[in-house]
Amino acid sequence: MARPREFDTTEALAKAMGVFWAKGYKGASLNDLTGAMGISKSSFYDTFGDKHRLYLSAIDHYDDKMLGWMIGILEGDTPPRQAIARVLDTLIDNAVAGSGRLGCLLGNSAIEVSPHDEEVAAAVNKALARIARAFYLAIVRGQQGGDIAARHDARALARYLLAAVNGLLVIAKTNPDREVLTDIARVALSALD
Amino acid sequence: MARPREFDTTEALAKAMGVFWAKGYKGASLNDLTGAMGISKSSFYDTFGDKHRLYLSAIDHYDDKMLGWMIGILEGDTPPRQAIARVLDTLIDNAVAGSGRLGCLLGNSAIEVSPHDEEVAAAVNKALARIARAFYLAIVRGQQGGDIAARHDARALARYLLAAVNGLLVIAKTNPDREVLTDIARVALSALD
DNA sequence: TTTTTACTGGACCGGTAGGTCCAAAATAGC
DNA sequence: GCTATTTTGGACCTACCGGTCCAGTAAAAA
Repeated sequence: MARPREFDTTEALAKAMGVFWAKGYKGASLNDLTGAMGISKSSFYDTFGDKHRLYLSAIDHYDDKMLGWMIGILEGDTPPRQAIARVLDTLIDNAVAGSGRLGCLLGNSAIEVSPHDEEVAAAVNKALARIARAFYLAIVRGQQGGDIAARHDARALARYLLAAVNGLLVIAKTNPDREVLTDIARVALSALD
Repeated sequence: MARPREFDTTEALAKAMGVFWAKGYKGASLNDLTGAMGISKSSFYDTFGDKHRLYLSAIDHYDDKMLGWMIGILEGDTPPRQAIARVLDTLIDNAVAGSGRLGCLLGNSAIEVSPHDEEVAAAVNKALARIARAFYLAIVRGQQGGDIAARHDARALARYLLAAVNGLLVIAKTNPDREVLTDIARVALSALD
């Protein structure tokens, strides 16, 4: 019937997500976005609505695709305590590998956009809650197995880990020093003992 | 000899700092800034250089004036462990009191600006280092007094607290829920036991 | 091959961004 | 009161922002 779309929507969204991740919401111009996505403005507006909707879509995409590795580790066969440690190690590796200083799109959005934008705040909270839940489940398993101390409530511990991860990434953004970050991670993990 | 300046430089800088704090670097327009400062564009450029320099000055001003309460508590007579707890409590109070959702200018800058701007990163790091040092000194005192456990190196503990504070504020920005934040603070403090 | 459909590139829009500049105003010294 | 000096408000500049629109075109169905 009609001419088929010449680009892959999901792929374009992934590119857009990358731009927002690296440059922030305000810092990502329409030119940056369409350039990276490889599409024209009209295709962009037809397909994705506008910049704000694209941002919400990008957060959802991040939730769908980028948190997988993290949740995968937490739900995997590794003992929960080690799994959590490995999550932190991986984050540190990424932060230190110059490529990065990206941090986490959710943390970036929480700081840059959430306070002025309820829709974004809701999307960010939803995704963060998914991480917190993965932490929670891992902690419960760890506490049942004796791997993780039971002196703290599992839910509080999960909330804490979520904050600790974000704190680690804030520091990494302005001072990506491996020694500093491993200090932080080591002490943060001691809350599980 | 000449006409005296009609506004107080420090006061104007404080106003500008407030705008950056609330809106971020990109989010604060020249109109926002000069409006809040109560001066015209020409006075602005004559006195403060340009937007970027003003931002650096605002960070320094934050360092000078806004970190005082925190360092005051940490250096005061309160036992270190309690002093640190009180710092976290105060941050939670501010975050929950609707007025805010401002977070910390340093954390905001670290995420929004530091990765693309070495000068800002340096200014942020300097100010963060001052906080870390205050934590460090309090921890050393606490460990000497038996108030804080010695199982962690004081420097690592200080770095960790700095990250914990920033993590707390990230969560507060997108989800200013007292229960969540107190959970985080309680567990975070347990690293001192 | 023709028709139909809808995707595409790019011109274009008003608004606002950060930044410059100048004429007018205001004050300290004489 | 006069002059010299500096600040002041606001007009003005160019560039780019997010967003709209349309003429041209590519491809599936007939």
